[in-house]
Amino acid sequence: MEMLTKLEELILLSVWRLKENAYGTTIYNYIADVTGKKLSLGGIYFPLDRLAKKGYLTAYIGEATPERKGLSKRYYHLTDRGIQALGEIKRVNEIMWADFPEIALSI
Amino acid sequence: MEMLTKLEELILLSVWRLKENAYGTTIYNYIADVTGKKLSLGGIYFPLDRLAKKGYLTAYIGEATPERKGLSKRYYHLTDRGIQALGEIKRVNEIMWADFPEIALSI
DNA sequence: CTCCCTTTTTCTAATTATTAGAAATTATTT
DNA sequence: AAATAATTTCTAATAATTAGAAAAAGGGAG
Repeated sequence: MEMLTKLEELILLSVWRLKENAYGTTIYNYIADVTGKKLSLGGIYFPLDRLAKKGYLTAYIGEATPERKGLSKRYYHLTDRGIQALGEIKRVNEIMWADFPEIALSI
Repeated sequence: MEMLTKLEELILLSVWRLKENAYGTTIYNYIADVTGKKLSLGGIYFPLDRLAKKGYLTAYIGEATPERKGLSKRYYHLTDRGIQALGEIKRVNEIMWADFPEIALSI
């Protein structure tokens, strides 16, 4: 499997964590909150589609809920391949980060 | 601090792990070994310079050793900023990956 | 009913990053 | 001197991200 970009990795992980509530805006917010980095909301959709095309995610259009506004949400869900890709990344991370110390926060 | 690319992250981590022996080729080999992904050796140098320009790494030209061939090695070393950046990434990873299960390897 | 507001996705142009691979550099060996 | 090996450097092609504007659709206010 080819190497995923950092954003793709973060998106996959967000979809996993958000479970049944993973769509563009919630994924964007989750990543922005956890990383504290500014990214562009629009820019989340391109890698999201790419991940779906590559078979890591499936997309389905959300049903109407009473208070809905805007375009229909596109919800995402991890495929087995997506879960497996995350598992591989996790294994690489465990090797790469082994023994890396906790760093004191600079005040 | 802006978000580092996946390659930049892997390079920084490799420099940390390789200690006094971190230069283009060893960094490339380490990343290739751990990730098992094919990347291009030449393609390691551009992000390496970029990380140095951004202040995460310092470079110094290696001294001649008895059996040297080729261009002088450029060794890299993490700056405090580089170590701090890795610490930040580690903290984000710990949040993002919390509770993610071990996946059985597909045979 | 019409207009505005909000939430959401889509699109586009500009910029930045990666890849592949060939070229250059230098020391050693033949 | 030529060949070889270990390195870095360079270049062109491709891919990815960013910034931000535009479009879609439903709800609510008047």
